Amino acid sequence: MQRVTIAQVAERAEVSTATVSRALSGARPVSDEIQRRVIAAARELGYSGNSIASALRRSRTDTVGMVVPSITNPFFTSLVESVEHVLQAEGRQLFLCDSRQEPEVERGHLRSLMARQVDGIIISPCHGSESASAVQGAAETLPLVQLDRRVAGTSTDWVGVDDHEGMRLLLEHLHAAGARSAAFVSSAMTNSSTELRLAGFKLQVERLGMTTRAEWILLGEYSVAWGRRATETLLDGGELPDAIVCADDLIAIGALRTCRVRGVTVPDDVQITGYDDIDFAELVDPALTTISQPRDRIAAETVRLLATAETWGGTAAHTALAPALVVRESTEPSGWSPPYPRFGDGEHQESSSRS
Amino acid sequence: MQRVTIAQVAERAEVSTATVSRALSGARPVSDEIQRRVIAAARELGYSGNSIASALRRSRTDTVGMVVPSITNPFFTSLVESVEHVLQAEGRQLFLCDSRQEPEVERGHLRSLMARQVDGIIISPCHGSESASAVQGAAETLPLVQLDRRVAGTSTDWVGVDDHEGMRLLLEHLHAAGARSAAFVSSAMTNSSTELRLAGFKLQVERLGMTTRAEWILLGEYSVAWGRRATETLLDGGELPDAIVCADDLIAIGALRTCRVRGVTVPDDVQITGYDDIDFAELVDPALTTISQPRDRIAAETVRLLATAETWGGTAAHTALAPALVVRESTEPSGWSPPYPRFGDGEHQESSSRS
DNA sequence: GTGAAAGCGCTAACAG
DNA sequence: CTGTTAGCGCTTTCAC
Repeated sequence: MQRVTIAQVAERAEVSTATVSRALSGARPVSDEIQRRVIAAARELGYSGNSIASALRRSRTDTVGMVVPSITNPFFTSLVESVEHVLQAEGRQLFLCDSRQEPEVERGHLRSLMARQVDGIIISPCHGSESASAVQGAAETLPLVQLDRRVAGTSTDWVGVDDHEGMRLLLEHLHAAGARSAAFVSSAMTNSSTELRLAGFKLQVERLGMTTRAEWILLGEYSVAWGRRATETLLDGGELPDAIVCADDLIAIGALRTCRVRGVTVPDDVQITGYDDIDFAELVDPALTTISQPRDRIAAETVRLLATAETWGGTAAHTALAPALVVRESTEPSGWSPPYPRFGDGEHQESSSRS
Repeated sequence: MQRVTIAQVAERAEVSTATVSRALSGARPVSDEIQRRVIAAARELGYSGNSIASALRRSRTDTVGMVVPSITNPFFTSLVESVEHVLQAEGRQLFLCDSRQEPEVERGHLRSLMARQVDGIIISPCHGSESASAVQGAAETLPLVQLDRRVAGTSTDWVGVDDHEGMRLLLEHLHAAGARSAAFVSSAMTNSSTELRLAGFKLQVERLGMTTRAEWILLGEYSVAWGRRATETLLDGGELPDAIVCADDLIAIGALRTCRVRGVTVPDDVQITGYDDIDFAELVDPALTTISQPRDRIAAETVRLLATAETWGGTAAHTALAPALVVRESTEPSGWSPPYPRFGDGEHQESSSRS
């Protein structure tokens, strides 16, 4: 098994270990002749390197750790995919961890990533407050950027989407499509996305002169199952709102499902919107109107920020990218036609400050 | 930012570094008094360990690498989730890599995992033949088990589902539901799942006296988009089969979508089946009849095999678990009633041999 | 039960 | 350009 070391290659090529290291890593120029001998010796012996030893010596792993709340949530997997793609282009690897929505598990992952000497950490914290100390602690030791969600009151970098803007797009669209009352189904208020989306919802409802009710604000979790249950509650509750605004696509898909089972027609009886624009959003029936996040852009920005933090450190940046409205079949009741053009372009850099 | 080492802890606790190591890892007993001092010193200094150094010394990382063809395929993410769960119970970590269906990327990941000295590798190879050499090479150096898919002609451990049995369940069900002809939509024949499922399909079609045609066997990729396109081809091709058997749920969901767009009723005009039973299978309309794979069981078996390989080495085992039929709305045309009970229990250990 | 010392495999000085 | 030397931070004999 895994035996052959640089020393054996050196012996076979009749050079020093240092030369082998240089020839193989290309850190410094080596004569053609020796280069050839080393390469040959390495392949003959099946040398494959030991990045553990290399990492110890260089105190660099070329690896970044990423922690997401749930690996089965399509939104996060596509984010992971984008991040990994960007990283791969720079020859770095991603160490992926799933916190399964549990702050304790998340804390463990963070600890382990630090012990593994990753060069930086990208995290979407699972909890708005309980994740705070671990995230803050990690950020004090190495470059860390929060993605999508963020914990309250930390001074680390963050990249995500402008949730207020997202809610504005959604509610203006619904309002224009005739909705005058709306319910909001989300996860329990344990993270920033949830809080910002709810705040945005309330603000826009008020601004547009729409109505909502306390019983129409349902907080559970980001899952299809919760979307189903919440919608059942809504349907059982008597009067139905004109629209059900869901805090993510999974919830919205559950809502759609319940409506179909109960014989409620979408969008004619009730309009439904999602958030994230996961792949399945356009595959359900009716296809889901939702907010699209610029995932590749978010990923690129995140990695860039990580690199910045490596050299600069200390100065935190919050980057909010503009979301886009994607109109499909779950809104705009039949007979309706758009009164004015769509929104959803541009971008704004939120701030760049140190606390 | 500067990492605190065991030496600093030792100094502060006024003991040797060896003692600190022992106290912290619990490798050997240490007096209560010293134990306390070390723990205190460690936490006061914010010591967090360096598993790189530890790994180098112990030549053990307590990490296993996992390579999947696509992290956005829900089937694989749920498999990953199961595996990670099992591993976590033993205090080991998972290093996840996405080969993006590219043998070259896969090869790179394998190399990198070996260089990282992972204790073992779990892989679902992306290609039936092109993945072979890299997989074989890795397997010669460290414990490796293939999951779900496997490359042709290797002698490594494998855990998956009995695809022949899966096809038998599916086709007997369709036959009993009145289907006498069937099409098969799958990915291009570049991996074992595909091959086995296609072989199983043909065998059962023949055994049950059903018909198929060369133009009804459509090979593309495991994706919703391909399912859509293939089904369009089918619909444009004149006579329609009684059933469309899809090699995975994504393809089936695409097929469903095309049928709806084209006004073809499922299951009355054509029955459709999937494979894998991903979460979304029951959320589409009509809900998908499919084959369920015992994911937790597969994961547990895989990890067990990995541990076995660590100590034994050399003897390969192929473990095929029994799949189960899940009947939903996309089969059994209206007015139909089940003539006999369902199948899908039990399990069989395929073999245990060395090549 | 504890300490001293010898490396794990590699790379970064520092000569030559 | 190439070799020699000195560790990276930790675990583990081997003594006491």
